[in-house]
Amino acid sequence: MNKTLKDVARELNMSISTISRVVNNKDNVNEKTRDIVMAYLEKHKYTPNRVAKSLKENTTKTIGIIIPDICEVLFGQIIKGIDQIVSQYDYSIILVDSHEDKHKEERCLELLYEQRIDALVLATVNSNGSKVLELINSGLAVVFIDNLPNLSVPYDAVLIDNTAASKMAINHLLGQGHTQIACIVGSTSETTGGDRLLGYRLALEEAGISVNENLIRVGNYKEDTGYSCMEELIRNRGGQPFTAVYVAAEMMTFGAIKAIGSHGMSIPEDISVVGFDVHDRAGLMLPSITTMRQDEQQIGKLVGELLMKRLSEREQAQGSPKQKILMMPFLEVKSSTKQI
Amino acid sequence: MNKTLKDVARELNMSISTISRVVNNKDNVNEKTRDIVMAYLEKHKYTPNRVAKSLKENTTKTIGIIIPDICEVLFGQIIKGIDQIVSQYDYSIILVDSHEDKHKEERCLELLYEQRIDALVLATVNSNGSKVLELINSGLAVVFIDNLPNLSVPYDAVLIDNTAASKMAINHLLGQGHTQIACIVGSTSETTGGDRLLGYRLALEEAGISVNENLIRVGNYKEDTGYSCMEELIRNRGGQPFTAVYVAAEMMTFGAIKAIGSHGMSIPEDISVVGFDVHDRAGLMLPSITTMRQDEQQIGKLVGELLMKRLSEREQAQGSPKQKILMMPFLEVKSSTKQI
DNA sequence: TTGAAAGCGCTAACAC
DNA sequence: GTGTTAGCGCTTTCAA
Repeated sequence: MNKTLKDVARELNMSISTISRVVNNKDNVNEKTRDIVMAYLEKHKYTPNRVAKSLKENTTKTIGIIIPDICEVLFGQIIKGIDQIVSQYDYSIILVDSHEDKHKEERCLELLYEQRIDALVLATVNSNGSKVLELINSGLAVVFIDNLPNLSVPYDAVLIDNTAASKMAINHLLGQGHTQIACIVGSTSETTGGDRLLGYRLALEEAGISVNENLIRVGNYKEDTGYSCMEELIRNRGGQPFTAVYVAAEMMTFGAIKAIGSHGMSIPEDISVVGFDVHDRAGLMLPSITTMRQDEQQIGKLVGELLMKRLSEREQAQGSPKQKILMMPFLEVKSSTKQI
Repeated sequence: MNKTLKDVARELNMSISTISRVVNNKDNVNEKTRDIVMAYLEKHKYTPNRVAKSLKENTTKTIGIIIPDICEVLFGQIIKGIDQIVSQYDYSIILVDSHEDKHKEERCLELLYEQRIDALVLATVNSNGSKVLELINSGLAVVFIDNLPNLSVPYDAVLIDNTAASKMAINHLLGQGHTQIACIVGSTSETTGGDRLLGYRLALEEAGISVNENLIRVGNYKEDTGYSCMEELIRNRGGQPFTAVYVAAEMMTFGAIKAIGSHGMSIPEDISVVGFDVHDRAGLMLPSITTMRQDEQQIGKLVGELLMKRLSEREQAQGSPKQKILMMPFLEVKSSTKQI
């Protein structure tokens, strides 16, 4: 069992405050006393109790992070970036995986609030959640990532410009001579779906090409819907021809590619493919996939810095205005797209 | 700001204990009283303060997890498995990424202990750490995963049988007629390196083939050492010929494959390759890689269950004996190995 | 069925 | 420089 300040004080015949002063490196302590206490603390391996300190100081030095799936490399990298910043300030990360489930997300929000986290990073799967609004209103520092909620109050967020991302992807295909371009996106009620679809439309319109609604399919970010959406597109190809497809999420990209292969077509000869967030860790994918990417570690770092800023502003009556940081995504040109 | 029991008690003209009883669903409360209090709690969105409760009860309902790299799918899956179990019991996970750094691991151990975590899951990169021994001795429930430490006391662990894994891999190659088999492993001071190397040796010896030390290379789990080890093997191939290589870690497998390709050789025609923990999420790798695998989610679940068991045993003077759970890994045969 | 009070381990204002 | 004390929000024993 660990010793407490009280124990040490009693055993050393000093007062609790003296011990506390030494532990916290305050300067108003006699050198002799400090040495004696220090020696004792080392010898008996005293470790301060952060829980008691948290209760007293009303701050836990913890940051909650809720993400839909910890196995996605995207989120792993973002967390790594956040950790790099906040661990310098001795903040710890309480991580929760919502399994893409709105209800679990809601319960986790509750649980994290009970734990009195100092700040929250949320990749929400519940764009219309009310719980998170309560938390923001109660003064908790919240930063959204990846996907934006529908909220009536201003909030902080760090993410890529999804509309711009789609424009870049489509412009690449247009530049290669493609004009009939199909599109598969995730749920359009989430900004990661809606904004990416919007960018697709805008890019075509700006090029003077009218959008063919029959070439648009909506999935749910998972691989199997990428597969089924692609199959539908292929089946209708007689009436609704296309030479390229833009798949706006990693796992759906994989599904679409499999569908193309299983229908005996090849990439990019028969269909050019632009993916999203595709990570080819081994560099062994064949064909290698042209894809939109984001700098996840950088996003994580910006989130970490924003959090630290918000937490340092806490004493002030009014913090600086909320900000939405939009990062530019980038296009990785590989061999899954070709000039037509 | 959140209300406290005291606030509620005052505003309702009751005692703190009564409110506490209602909050905690104790039964010795008058129905009328309960209704009044409940209504008030709901209306004012009272949320209990877990920090105060933790201090009082000397248990935080948190589990610390330290892993070397959160971006490895292996660890992501294990965490997911742990979370699935412990979240049912309202435990939260405090996650730390040690970046494969012994010193960061040590500091995190300290920090987690200050936070008074109830239990710890550790994929250590510091087989001879003394800090963790202190923690075990102080009564903290610790479960090791992936890699085992050198400790003089019994401890809990869940991991695969690394020696058996290597035997399975080598036996597969032997069965295909290979007799000259090279081997690349991670640091042999860690069990994930040492035991895998041991299995390699044993499998060959059991087959009556003497081990050629020149065909063994030791890397550090990272991709670049996989590459450089493979290059050395290829360079010496004139004097030390081999027809197959066993690479006992995922990222090193990728590195080795790249080295083989950049030397103008092909898999499996020139060299057969068996990897370890290779995850081909897209199913697009070419060649597809024959690899040893482990059931990560299952490991995570067993860890979670073991933790819950240890925590429930805490009141007892003497818990049940420590256990090392060895899971069987399995071989995934793909197209990177062929009959000779 | 309800209330009063002690105490978990710590910080900090105040007194000496 | 050092000690005393109140109190952070909660649980729980004991008394009423």
